[in-house]
Order: sequence, then structure tokens, then C-alpha cells
Amino acid sequence: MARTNRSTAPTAPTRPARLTRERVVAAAVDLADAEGLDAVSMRRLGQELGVDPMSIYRHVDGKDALLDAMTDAVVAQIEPVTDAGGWQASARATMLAARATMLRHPWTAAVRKARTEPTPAELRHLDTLLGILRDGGLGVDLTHHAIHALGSRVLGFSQDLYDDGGDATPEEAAATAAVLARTHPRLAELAVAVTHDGALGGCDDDAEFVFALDLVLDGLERRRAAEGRNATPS
Amino acid sequence: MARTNRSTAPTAPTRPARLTRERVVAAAVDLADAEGLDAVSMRRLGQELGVDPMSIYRHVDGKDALLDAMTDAVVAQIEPVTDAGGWQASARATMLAARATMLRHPWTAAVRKARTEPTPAELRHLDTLLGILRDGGLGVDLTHHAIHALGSRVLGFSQDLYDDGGDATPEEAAATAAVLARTHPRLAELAVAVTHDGALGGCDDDAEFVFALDLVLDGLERRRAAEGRNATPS
DNA sequence: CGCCGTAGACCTACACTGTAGACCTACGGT
DNA sequence: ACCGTAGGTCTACAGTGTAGGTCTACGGCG
Repeated sequence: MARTNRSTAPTAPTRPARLTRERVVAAAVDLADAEGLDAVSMRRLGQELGVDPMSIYRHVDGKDALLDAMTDAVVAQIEPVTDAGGWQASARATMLAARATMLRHPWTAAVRKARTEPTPAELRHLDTLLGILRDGGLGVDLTHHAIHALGSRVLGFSQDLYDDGGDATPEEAAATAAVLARTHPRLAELAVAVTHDGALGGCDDDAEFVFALDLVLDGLERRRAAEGRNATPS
Repeated sequence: MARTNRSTAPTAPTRPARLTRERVVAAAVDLADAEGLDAVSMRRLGQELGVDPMSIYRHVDGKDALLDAMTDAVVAQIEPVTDAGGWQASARATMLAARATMLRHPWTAAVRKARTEPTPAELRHLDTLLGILRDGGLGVDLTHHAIHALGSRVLGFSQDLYDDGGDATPEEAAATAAVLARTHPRLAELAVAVTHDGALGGCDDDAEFVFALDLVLDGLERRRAAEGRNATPS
């Protein structure tokens, strides 16, 4: 940004590259992408940057701040959609865009659990989504409810109970189902139905995400229509 | 259980109380309740039990297993409701019961984020809920969708984006809202409406939970009715 | 009655974490 | 030409989970 003098430029050749906040955050994101969040320790990150671990603290104050900066960088990549035709379509597209971004950086979910304060990029994202809902005719209160009902789906997370991947072969699934059948008949029934790749096509996480999303959006639209009739413009 | 001889019983008076898996787990739960999950370290837990930290490993294999056992103990406390009249009412009551239990042990949310495998008590809880849905007339596929759509609400968690407590006085909230107004108008609008304790009565977490819950349940009921018409008995 | 196997409690030590504080160097502005 | 300071380095500390070895005392068996 404020590069004063370019003629001398002795820093560039001698030092590999001056440490920057962006370089630190980018390296941390890359590391988390490549080897998971647990691999991101200060020592390891310093090693990755070819720098003493403590140097990082000159650009980021503490590990928690680093994690915040990491998620912020990821959330900033989301490109919201505001002109999809209808508020439901726009909201849907925006949240699917968020999901696509988050799926490229799965560790963000784990980071977000720990933090409670929103980052700037999250605020920006949330604000545009709120705009979509309000412009779609939802009242302030209903919009507020909507955010709660959508929950972490706003940022593309599918808050599943468990990631029901696992069981590779249908045979294995059948075996576990047989065990379950005695004590947990309903679970067994469902396990069989899911792995039998029936109408659902296995257990498609994307499909489940849009199902739940549309379910909530439809419900909100119905509430909106009802709200219009009661005519309560606060 | 298999107490062989009661006449001698030298263990009871000499040693304060023999270490048991239940005693370990109970102490860990109490500690987490009292001082938060971070306070639960092996050394601290040992201190709490008046025992060497390493002794714990004789009854629980590893910290992760301990955390699992802790959540399992909590989930086991949930008392599901299956006879509330109508599947929606039963499902609602069951999930509210789960929420009530979890609110008494807030740390369970943080523990569950890390783990991916369900514990026995969770399986039992999930199975009874599945029973409610299936007995209510939902098909297997729709039931599966339902679990995904309900997500962690099944266990009483309200997967909120942020816990929007904070801002004590309305004045403070107004101040922050004024700052937000320039860059994030929609957010500011909502912040004002929420803290102004309008029709919502502040931001009642319980109210938001049941709103979202009913929204999903209503949507599922509509899908169920539509499913009945199409008549696809798998 | 005496022995031994073993279960359970204890202790030490290791590899790891985040980070406070001192040091040291080299650049930029006056 | 000088000094202030920003930025990189090093050491050290208080934690963490836990592997491995040691000690003690009980219950079963000859």
C-alpha cells in the first residue's frame, strides 16, 4: 500500500518477504485447508512461514484473534445473490453460495462454535441477507424470527446432528442395522432406507440442506402472507 | 453390583470411597456445570475427586471418552413425551424437554461440536423421536428429511448464529446501532427493534426456539399431507 | 495359613500447547 | 549522524493429555 521508495527496495531480495497480517492469515487458512484445524499451532504456522513463532504475535494478537481473522477471510469470499427474482430465490441462492464457500474450508464450522462475536465480514453478509428479507416484504419482527429459524444455515452450515457418512458398503450398513433392530427399531428402519439409496440417493447432504432450507423459507413466506392480512405495520 | 463379601467391608472406612466410573463422570459433570468446560482437566478433576489424575484413566480411557460419557449422562436425563396428542405436540414436547435438560448443562453444546459419533443415550433419544414421527404418519423418507431439518434442535440446541445477549442498557444498544446504521442499515434496524422490547419482548431465546420449531413442524405436516395424496408407500 | 497374581492408585516424565518478557537488529524520520 | 521504534528472535513458564513404571493391598488358591 504505502510503499515509499521502490528504487532501493533492499527488503525484497534480502528477506524472502516481509511478514504481513494478510500473509499470516492466508498461510493459516492454507494450513487448515491442507491438514485440518488441529495442525494450526503457532509453532507450526511459524515454521510454515519460515519465521519464528513469536513473530506472528507482531501482526495478530493471540491465537483466538488469528482464528477470527481466518474465518473472516473465508466469509469475505462469499458472493451474495440479491437479484434472483423473489426474496425466497435470492435468500436461497445467497445461502447456497455461503455453503459452497464453507465446504471449501470445512474447519470454519469448528472455529465458529468457539467464538461468540461476529466478525466484520459476517456482519456484512448478515446485513445483505437481512436486506433481501426486508425488501421481500417481511416485517422487522418476522425477519428477526427468520434469522433465528435459519440459524447457522445463514452461513451455509447444515447443523447436522451427526455426519452420517461412515458405513462404506451396504453390507456393513445392513449388519449394523441388524444389531440396531432389536433395541432401536426406528433407527434401523431409517438406516436401511437411507443406505439402500432409494428415492433419496443415499444421504445427500446437499439435498438435505436445500430441503430444510426450502421448508423454512416456505414457512416464512406463509407467515409473511398472513402478516400482510393482519396489517400490523410497526 | 457384584459385592462379594459385606461382613469384612474394609474398603469403605479406610478409603473415602472407591473410585468408580460413575463417580468420575458425575464429578466431571458437576465441575463443568460449576466452572465451565475449560475447568475440566484431568489434573483438576483428580484434585476434585481427591485422587491422582492418572487414576482416572483406570475407569475412562482418555479425555474424549470422558467427554462422551458426560454428554451421555446428561442426555440420559431427558424424559421424552410420546402421548401429547398428535405427533406434532409429542415431538414438540420431547424437544422442549431436551432443551430444558440441556439448558441445565450448557457445556454439552460445546462438547457435541467436537464429537461425531452418537452416544447410546443419544441413539435412544433419537429412536423415540423417530417413533413419534413414524407413528404420526410420516413416511420413512420424510422422517429422514425431518431429522435433518430439525438438526440439533432434536437435542434441544438452538444452533443460533450468535448469542445476542450482551448490550445491557437500551442506551448502549442505541449507541452501537447508530454506529452500525451507516454501514449496516438492516442490522441497525433489527437491533433497535429487538432491544426496544416491542412485540417480541426483547430477544427471548425460548420464544425463538419454539417459533423455529413450529415453523419446521408445520412445514413437515404439510409435506405429510401432500405425501398422503401422492400415495407412495415404499 | 501363606503365597502369589493382579487390579487399582500413584508418580515421573514427555511432547505438546499458547504466550509473556527480554533482547537485538536494522530501517526511517528528524 | 543520530535516535526511536517496529519487527524478528530467543528463552522460559504454566498449562495440557497421557504413556510407562512402581507400589500396595486385596482375593483366590494350594
